[in-house]
Amino acid sequence: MDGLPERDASSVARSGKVGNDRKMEKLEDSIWAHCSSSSVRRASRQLGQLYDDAMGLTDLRGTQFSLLTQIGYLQEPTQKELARAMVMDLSALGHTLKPLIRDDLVELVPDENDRRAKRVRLTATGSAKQAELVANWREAQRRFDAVLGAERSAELRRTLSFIASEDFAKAYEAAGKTAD
Amino acid sequence: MDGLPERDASSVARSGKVGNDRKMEKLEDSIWAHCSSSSVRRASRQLGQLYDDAMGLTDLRGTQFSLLTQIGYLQEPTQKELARAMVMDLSALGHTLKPLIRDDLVELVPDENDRRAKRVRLTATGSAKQAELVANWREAQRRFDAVLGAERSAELRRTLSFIASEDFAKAYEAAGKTAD
DNA sequence: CAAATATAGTGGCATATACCTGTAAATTCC
DNA sequence: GGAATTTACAGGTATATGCCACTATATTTG
Repeated sequence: MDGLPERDASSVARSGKVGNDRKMEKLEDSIWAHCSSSSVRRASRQLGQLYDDAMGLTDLRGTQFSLLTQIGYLQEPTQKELARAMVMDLSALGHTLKPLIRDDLVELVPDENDRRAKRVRLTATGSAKQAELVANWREAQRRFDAVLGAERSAELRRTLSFIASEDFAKAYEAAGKTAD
Repeated sequence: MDGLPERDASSVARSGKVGNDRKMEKLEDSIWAHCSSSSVRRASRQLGQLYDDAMGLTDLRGTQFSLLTQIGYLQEPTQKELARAMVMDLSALGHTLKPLIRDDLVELVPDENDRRAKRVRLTATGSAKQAELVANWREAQRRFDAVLGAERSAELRRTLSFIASEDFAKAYEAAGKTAD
């Protein structure tokens, strides 16, 4: 589950160990050059750091800002709905909401029709904080588009959106059954 | 830092709250449809779950498998080199290696020339475990390519590879200075 | 050569994430 | 209508990740 990041070439050459294991090198070329999951994860780590830095976040993480935004957009979603939108495990979402609730940015309110469910709402403080950071995000995103280019950026988003969709998950699961 | 995942449309429609805040909806359309960082993160969460499931991992996480693979490929990298290849914070890497070291899949050995540095090595157990899971990964990746298509899959990897690169990070930082 | 600066790693702290278990509530089935 | 099944959430556990502070070591500077 690993590719051949270009930056590794210098490390390999520097360590002078290339000749030691030709078999491993060959496997890497044919197998690991193609692992999409770890590719996406590496990009995610990179962007997470760059965006946080560019947005100048001090008391919030980029992921928390993303959560606040989605909550505002979905207009008091249930935790289940929110987790689904964030492509997150429900339990993980619950944990992740804790500091936001603690800091009075978010509050949970009972659903009117289903006693099992709780709805997630931005507090006034939460709304203000979210609005405050919009310009920061704009700047971070501007840089991304500047480097990657508008067209490539849009194409990437389309592909990622599809990957994050339930349709993709369904098709992926189905692809497993077909090969059985 | 959030886009408009297609799956949200049904939630919005169902909640019957679309009309309540036209201003927010408009902002979302023009701003949040474009956030690349959270797009990548959502895809990462999705693939993380799908790959782990498809690989049938029980005692290892996909991320750990990825680490083992990279260690094997880099041939006793220093922790610093490994962190760089994984696009991870060095401290985070140290933490993440802990369970692998604890379970005798990985060991740290002093560098011969620099007393500050430690090299990361696969143990025999670690190598065996890594080799054991190659077929599982192959299956997981096959499904991905089947759903997304080989061409689109390759294009995505190229883009993600660039994003995860140091060149991208440099250009991103430079884009911030230009606008100042 | 010694001081200043940079680097590699360690541990702490806090958020991020997912699987698991259990409970209460809602829905489905007979 | 009652039993069986499914659903939403809470809490626990463990890995994942990044910033921070600090120490030891290496490199650079004057």
